[in-house]
Amino acid sequence: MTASASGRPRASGESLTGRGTREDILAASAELFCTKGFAGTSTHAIAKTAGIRQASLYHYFGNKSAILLELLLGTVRPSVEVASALAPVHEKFSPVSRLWALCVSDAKLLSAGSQNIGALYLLPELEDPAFEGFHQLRAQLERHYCGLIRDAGLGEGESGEAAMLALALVESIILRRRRQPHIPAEQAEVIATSVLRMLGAGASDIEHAQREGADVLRELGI
Amino acid sequence: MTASASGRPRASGESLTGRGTREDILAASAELFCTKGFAGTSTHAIAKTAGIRQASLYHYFGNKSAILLELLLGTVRPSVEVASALAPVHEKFSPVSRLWALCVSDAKLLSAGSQNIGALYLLPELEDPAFEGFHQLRAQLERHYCGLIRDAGLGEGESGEAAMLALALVESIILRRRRQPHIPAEQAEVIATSVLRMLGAGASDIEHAQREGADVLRELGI
DNA sequence: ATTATCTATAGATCTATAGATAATGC
DNA sequence: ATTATCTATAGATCTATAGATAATGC
Repeated sequence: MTASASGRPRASGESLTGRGTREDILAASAELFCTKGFAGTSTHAIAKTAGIRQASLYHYFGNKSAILLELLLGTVRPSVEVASALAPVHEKFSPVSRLWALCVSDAKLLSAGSQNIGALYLLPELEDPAFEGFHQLRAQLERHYCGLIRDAGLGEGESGEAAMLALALVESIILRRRRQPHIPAEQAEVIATSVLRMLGAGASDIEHAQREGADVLRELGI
Repeated sequence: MTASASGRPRASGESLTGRGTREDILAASAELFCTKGFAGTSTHAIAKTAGIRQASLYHYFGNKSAILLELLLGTVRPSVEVASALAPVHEKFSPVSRLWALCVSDAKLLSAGSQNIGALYLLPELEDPAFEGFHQLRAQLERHYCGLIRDAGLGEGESGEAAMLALALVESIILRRRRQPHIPAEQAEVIATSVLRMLGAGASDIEHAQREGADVLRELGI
């Protein structure tokens, strides 16, 4: 199921992730794309890091872009899933609390993992139509932020505007991690609280959101 | 002084910027680095956009990195200069007002120009030691933010932390401009105000900073 | 003579394909 | 027979240098 048994053995070593060659390729690409960029990473470099020969990549991916697309989708998808999961619990928790919880969750996703995977969002190559699928998922996430901000009655002007600024604060983790690879865990809560303050929430609303938001996260198992 | 008179003429056309070949190269590189990235832009592509042949680049720059470095320095320098200019006026204006003015100024610098030049800050290649000079200037800018936040008595925790979040909000313009090339001018003030709110400034302080900050900007000729 | 440009090119890539090979599975 | 890997390579780059050339300046 995982590392398949059949086929010619590798010239050097075994699967590095222990979860098969496909995962080795994705892990190697994530590391390299985040640090050297897309155009700056050759298929040869990916293969070397993954422990295979350059041409073997093409057994798993049609081209280099397909690897990046899969990484991108795998990175936003968890965010969108959490955002979607927040809808059904609206009976129990206020919109502000759910917004706070979403920010914490996203900030944690960006802080977690040995790679600064969010750095993929910053690549200039993302303008390419090949990554349209990513932009659609990402737009969905933005709509979730927008809806929560509206329901919470926050964000003075247009709520799409406010959503962009909220996401910008959450994603500030990405650039920060470039200089400071390990972000302390509590930073997620600091940022989520900053988002509410930026959106104009009052002190008591914020305190309430922090307490109730912790319950929301517990409910979602985060 | 500008477009020098002597030397073999170009095979095709005249200087596009009308400010000499060196500026043509910088303008072409800015456009291409911002949209296709550094590694994704060939010296051939730069030359073609600048209206010269590939090898002619090397008459003005030792290598590709030297072009990017010059663009980077030219982009942060104006920010640092404004930040420095804010110090001498401290007698007349409060720190909050000056902070607000600095945010407006930086947001406007990032919104202005036909190229989204701030996108250069996001390139993964900036980790390279060749761009150390840029990081130093950028650190100087951050210290200015930090100092103003401290003097204003804002930002609950450590002020370096708060400065990073403030800059993140200001620079959110960059990613936003990728999707929406023209940012309305009043957005700069919206963001500057969001920064103060995020840092915990009270409603009356914010109103005061907006009024006085406008004077600060006028004083600096922005 | 000096300068800014050009043409030509060496040498190093880089992507993707073709086809061989070394395993397992039936 | 099927599969995952390998080796080899075509064809297209890409960076940087060498040296020629077409202007102006003295």
